[in-house]
Amino acid sequence: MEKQTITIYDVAREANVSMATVSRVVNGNPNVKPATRKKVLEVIDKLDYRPNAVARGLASKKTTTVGVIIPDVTNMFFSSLARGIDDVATMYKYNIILANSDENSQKEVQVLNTLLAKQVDGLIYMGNDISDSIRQEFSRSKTPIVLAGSVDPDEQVGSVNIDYVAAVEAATTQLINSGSKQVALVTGQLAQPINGQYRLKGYKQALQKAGLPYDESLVFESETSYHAGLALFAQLQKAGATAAVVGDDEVAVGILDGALDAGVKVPDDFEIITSNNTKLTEMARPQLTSIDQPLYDIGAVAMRLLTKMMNKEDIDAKTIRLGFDITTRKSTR
Amino acid sequence: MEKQTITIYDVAREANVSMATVSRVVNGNPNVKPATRKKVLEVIDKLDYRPNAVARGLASKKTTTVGVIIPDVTNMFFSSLARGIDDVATMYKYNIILANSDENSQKEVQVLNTLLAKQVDGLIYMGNDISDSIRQEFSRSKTPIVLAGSVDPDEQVGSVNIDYVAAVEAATTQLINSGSKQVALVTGQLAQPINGQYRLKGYKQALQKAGLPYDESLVFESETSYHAGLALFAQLQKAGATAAVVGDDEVAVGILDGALDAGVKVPDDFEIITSNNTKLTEMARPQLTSIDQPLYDIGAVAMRLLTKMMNKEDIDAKTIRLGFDITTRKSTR
DNA sequence: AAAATTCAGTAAAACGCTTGCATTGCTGAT
DNA sequence: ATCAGCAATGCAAGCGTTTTACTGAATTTT
Repeated sequence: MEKQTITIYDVAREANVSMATVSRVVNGNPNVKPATRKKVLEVIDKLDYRPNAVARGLASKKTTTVGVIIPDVTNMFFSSLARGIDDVATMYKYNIILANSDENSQKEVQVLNTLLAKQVDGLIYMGNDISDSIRQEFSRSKTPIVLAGSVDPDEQVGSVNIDYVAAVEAATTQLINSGSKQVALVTGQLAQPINGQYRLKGYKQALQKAGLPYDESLVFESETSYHAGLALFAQLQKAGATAAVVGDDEVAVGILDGALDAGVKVPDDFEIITSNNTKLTEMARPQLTSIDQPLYDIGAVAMRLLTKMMNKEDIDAKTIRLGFDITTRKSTR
Repeated sequence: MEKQTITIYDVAREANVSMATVSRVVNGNPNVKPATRKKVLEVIDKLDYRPNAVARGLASKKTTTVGVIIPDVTNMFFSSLARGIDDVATMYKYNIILANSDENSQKEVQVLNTLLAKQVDGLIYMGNDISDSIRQEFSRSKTPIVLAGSVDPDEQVGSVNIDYVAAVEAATTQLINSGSKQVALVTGQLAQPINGQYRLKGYKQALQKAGLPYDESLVFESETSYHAGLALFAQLQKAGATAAVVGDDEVAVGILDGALDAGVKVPDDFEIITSNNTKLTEMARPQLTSIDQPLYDIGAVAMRLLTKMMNKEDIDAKTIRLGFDITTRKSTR
């Protein structure tokens, strides 16, 4: 009752050829006579032979596996990206090792290392922040890496994202134009480039172009959760905000529900534009107006870029910026 | 400018020991003199040596990797399970290869095979249905498999779930007791055991115990999507339903919004109990009453069970049934 | 018809590690 | 001293592929 795996060697013997020949037909190498190929394929089928990918990986130094570091699969924003990644990966015959990091830089480094130990051919990193420790690991490794839905100010690695500055500026402007003069910005930690350097910048630009003063008390750092948003509405109200540009859909739904629970009418008395256009925006009532990042595409394009890098093809640009829209629904006037 | 990976051999030479000894310290084998261990560790550190997991896998026939087949990461129900799986996997030093199947049995078989080719030590399968083709592959393979959040009527493989019959019965009963006499059941394809054999059974039992007749026109097969739910409400209304037990949260939110959009008051004129208690239930307004399956735990326990199987420990029971609750919110009276 | 070229296939060396078995020192008991 | 017993190490045989030479035969060129 042994494992009794059949190896390439068994196939070779049974087909009266050498293992090299079997290897060739398995790998589609053309240097095999059709008759031989046919015979080998028959034997493979008969023996139900399945090449051992681990041995293959050792010999060829390719695992056809890529590592994916994700803050939390449970967050729609990231899972949408992940879905795009996986689909393209599958298309190119790669598999994905998925690891949750909780945006904890220690976990990230740790996970990154086990991924590299597993000899992944490439890596996709998601997360709002690129801590110094992880950045250091990045530059130390020769494995191709691309960021999905995140920004690398240093452009050390590949990345796919949208123009966050422009997006937030557009959203803010739309709110200002509809008559809301007290527009708040709700985002993640300002220390993270995507929030502090990009979103905040877009927000300020919009204010400036509208000739409005920048008021720090209208900028809110929030955790990425529904409950955080729910609790935040009171503060928003206290600060006199009449509208908000929100960085995360869950938080936005929280704010919306907070408003509703407080008897504030949306969009009549309070307007909201959120940022990720996940399914949540449609599920909420009223439905949420949102910056429309092509989440699935960001993931897909990131993976596609990675395949090119793994293939050592020439890359036009390490950083790919996808377009965005604003999908107007019912949380704005 | 070669890859120039440092191998166990380099470490051995540098530390003046054999590779076997290095291997021992790397693997925490106690048969090493502390002094030697220390020296080896120093060299490892100095050379920045990182064991090649692929080679390790080939030699030891263990990859410390498990395959996870998931219908769609983007669905909260499954991503919640996945999160539980990943967390305990990490805890036990396993990594996860995640593959989306879209519940397409052809894709499932295909994915299963590449996973096995990659020599995963175990497999977790999620999905409502276990097609014959996949079941066949299951029984053919010696790799431990466990189902998470799904039911295997044949108990061929391990599985972790809740008692769906009892859960739906309880939900239906609660609805009946609150005065709703026309309770509908909205679920996935009845051809799938979890829906047809379990949920429907629970539904019928509740009716029967309440002395109500079973009316086929109150049972709805629905796709698993928000939009399907949204569209379904009209039919529900036409069929005269005054309440519904729904099998999926997205669908439930759809029905809820459908009702709201049609000006029907929930819960006054229509009650809803959904099944998965994902975050969505809290985000909806009114918040949804739900069967409370411990999603994260189901995933976690499934993975734990799998570790035991991979470890060839004795298992008390292949099938683990977790408890459930009904969390009452605002979509019921 | 000899030489050059292509084609199919073979043999065997990696790939980087684990592990069973053998070996070497020691230690304490005889 | 001698030796059993044990701890600490080394040796080398795999693990299942890919891949690099290399060989002989068949085909083409000159």
